[in-house]
Amino acid sequence: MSLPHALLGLLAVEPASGYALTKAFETDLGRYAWHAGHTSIYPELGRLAEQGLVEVTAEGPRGSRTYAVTPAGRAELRSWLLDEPAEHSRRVRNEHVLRMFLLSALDPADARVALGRIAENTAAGAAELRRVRAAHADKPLIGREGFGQLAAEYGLRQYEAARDWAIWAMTQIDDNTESVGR
Amino acid sequence: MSLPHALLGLLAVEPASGYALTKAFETDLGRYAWHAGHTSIYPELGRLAEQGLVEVTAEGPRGSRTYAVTPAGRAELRSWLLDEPAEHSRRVRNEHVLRMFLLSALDPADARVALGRIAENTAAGAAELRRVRAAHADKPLIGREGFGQLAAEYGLRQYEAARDWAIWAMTQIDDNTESVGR
DNA sequence: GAGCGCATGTAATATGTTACATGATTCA
DNA sequence: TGAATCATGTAACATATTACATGCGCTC
Repeated sequence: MSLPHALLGLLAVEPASGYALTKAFETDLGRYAWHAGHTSIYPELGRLAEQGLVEVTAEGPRGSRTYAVTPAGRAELRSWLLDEPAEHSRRVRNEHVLRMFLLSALDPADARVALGRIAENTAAGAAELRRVRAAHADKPLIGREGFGQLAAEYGLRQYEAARDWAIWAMTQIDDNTESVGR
Repeated sequence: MSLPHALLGLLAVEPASGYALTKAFETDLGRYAWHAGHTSIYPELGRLAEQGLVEVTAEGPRGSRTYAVTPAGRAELRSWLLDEPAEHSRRVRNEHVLRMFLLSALDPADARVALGRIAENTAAGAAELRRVRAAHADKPLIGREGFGQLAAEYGLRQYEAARDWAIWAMTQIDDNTESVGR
């Protein structure tokens, strides 16, 4: 369960309301790393506050509450990021990768079509992240301003690798079916 | 919810019991693409059978049931793999990527340590997949024998890209803190 | 015949998702 | 003043995890 750490991380960069955090999960963070809706976020903030990892530092209009990390919360975040990932973190759930695994269940012609689509989609994703990177090119990499920049570069490289792979896989299938056909 | 498709994909390659499917999720598939335990798998097989997407083709010792995909199941799998991914499939949950996002919440020295660890781990992962690839080098890429080979190559490339990124990110942080320090 | 692994299941709990609901504030 | 967005919440449902439970079959 990484939602509490995601919240601590966001709040460590800048205090925010549950609503603002919800918005953050709708952009890059939720798209590439971790998704959550407001119905998960609000109760989790309550639990973090109970544990003393965050606290309400301000109350604004419309009943909004601004949360900030406490020193204990910052320590928890730090040790989570610096400790070795636990065994259970290996329990991945990634629909895109699953599709790549299951490609072997298709016949070669269908697999080729699916790979072509993957190549298109990953190329489009890479292009989008190149725009994100360009828009933040002048900001520092660490801290408030740079939040997510390292991750954007990471995503870009992953997309590029995925696209290269898809093209490679298509040629592999072509070579394979050709030699079988002979 | 991709579990039904994961099961259809595995059964499309080869009929199997729930127990055997559970084992499959404990190896590469569960490690890189999608994880599930037997308490999810058995009920899901029941639902798929109700829907006519799989059927029991044999019953063996100890009450074991061998499931196989029906033509309807194969059609469902095919269209899932060939259709555009749905909007909700973007709802990723990947703890590793989350860590990379949250790196910006650390101070530069800590971020460097975390990146060094990521570089180590991804290098180890790449090495492991190179062994997997070598062990299957002589098998075809599509169908029963090749199951997961394309995915293994994909994983290898992702690991390599992640490692390159981590090393790049460390140099970026070094350059950055150096220039600030001046 | 003892122990291990096969093979399936139930039940309790935790977590996540969807739909529904409410009211405040801002801005045009 | 009407619409959009802010801001939080509840409830029902679906899904996933953990712990518990049972019995068969194979091998030594």
